[in-house]
Amino acid sequence: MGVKDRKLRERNQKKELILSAAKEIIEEVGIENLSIRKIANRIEHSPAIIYHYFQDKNEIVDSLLEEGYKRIVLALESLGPQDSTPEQILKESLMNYIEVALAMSEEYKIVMLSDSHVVLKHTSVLFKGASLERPAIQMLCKLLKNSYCENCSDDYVEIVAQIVWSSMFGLITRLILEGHKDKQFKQSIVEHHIDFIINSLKSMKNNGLGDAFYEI
Amino acid sequence: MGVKDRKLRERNQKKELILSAAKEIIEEVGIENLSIRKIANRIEHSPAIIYHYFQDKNEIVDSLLEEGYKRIVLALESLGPQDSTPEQILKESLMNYIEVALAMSEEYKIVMLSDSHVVLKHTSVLFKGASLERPAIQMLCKLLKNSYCENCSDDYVEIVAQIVWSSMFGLITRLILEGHKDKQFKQSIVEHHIDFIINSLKSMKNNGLGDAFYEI
DNA sequence: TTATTTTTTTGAACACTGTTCAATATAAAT
DNA sequence: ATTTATATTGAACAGTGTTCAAAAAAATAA
Repeated sequence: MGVKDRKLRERNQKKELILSAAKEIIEEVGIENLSIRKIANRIEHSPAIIYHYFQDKNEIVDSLLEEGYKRIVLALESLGPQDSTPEQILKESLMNYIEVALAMSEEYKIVMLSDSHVVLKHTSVLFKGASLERPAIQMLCKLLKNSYCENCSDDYVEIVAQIVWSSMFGLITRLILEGHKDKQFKQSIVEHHIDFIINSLKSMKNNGLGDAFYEI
Repeated sequence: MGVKDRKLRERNQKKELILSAAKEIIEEVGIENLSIRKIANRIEHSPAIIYHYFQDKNEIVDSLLEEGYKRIVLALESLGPQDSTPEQILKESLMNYIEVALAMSEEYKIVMLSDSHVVLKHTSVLFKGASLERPAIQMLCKLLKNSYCENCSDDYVEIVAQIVWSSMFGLITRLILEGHKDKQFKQSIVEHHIDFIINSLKSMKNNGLGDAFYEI
């Protein structure tokens, strides 16, 4: 029965067609102006057909946000080869994370500020075990273990990674929401922020914290 | 001509009536389901009349968000009398800030994540001079000057305040967006986050940083 | 008080929105 | 060729923000 396979393939192709049309429209007029009729118009079908492939508009948006999340993760993983100390690598990775996030600010904003359950399945980071499921947290944990958290328990490293990530998320979100354009200003504030974070990590290590007083 | 005064008063009263109707509707069905017709229905007028008092729906929403911002500021200023060291006062204030923000999470989310120009006139914090215009930053600067930033320049204290605030904003935003309910979990993560921040402040002071290398 | 002007209010319409559903066209299976 | 299953549509429903000419109400002038 190769027919069913083909049917399924065609169905998925049409779903992709709808999604890519939606993506184009979003790029042109923003996600707040995406509409079923605009999608239908672009793929030269009646609006009703879309409900044959998706349950509702939300499912389309959630699909695109999931795609967007994957693109963000991919972009964030694109870090050139580093041949310096683990501490420097950590700092450069943090800088890189913020830079990449700001370079795709619209997408980052929409995806990372979404409170859709579907999207949060990928974007939530404040839970025990996040270091196993979230690439960003996982990467951060690795970098921390190589630098300032060598003697910390895995549980504690995860907490520190979550703190560092949330802190950077706050900065990134403010920079995007407030619409800052001045590159020099951004550069300066980002550097200070990261220095502030690393400062804490450094003193943590020096004072031999890390394990001990961690209790959920 | 007391008539014109009365007219103006009545006009403002009707504006208030519209706004409070809108506020009620938002509390009942959420801001995403607020509509002009629902407002009109509640005040027992035709939808069109609303455009005699407001330019468009956006102006109404922005008005409410401005009100909301004022309520947030007010709530955040409600900090009981403290009779401990400046360091402890700072820490308790940070804890209090997060606690209050989480207690009014829906409002905090809507207001602080808004990218409306009107709202950002009140909520933006990442600009030079924020310590003079933003209550939260101002308060933070004062607390920092009394504790870990005694010998820092005003410019640098402002930067540190912005960093601390952004960092907490990130944590609060994640906690709200991810919809965490478990109070113990929240408590634990909040404490770790604040300890992380204070750790940096402490080492900053010990290492005699603060002035010198600040350059915009 | 009457007439005129100004302000307030409305009904109806326009151009959208998401969504549903019976009817139809197309393709597959018998 | 006929039945079954799938794909597609037109039309409608109920809602959205917004505009505008017309009507009602109130204030001012004669």
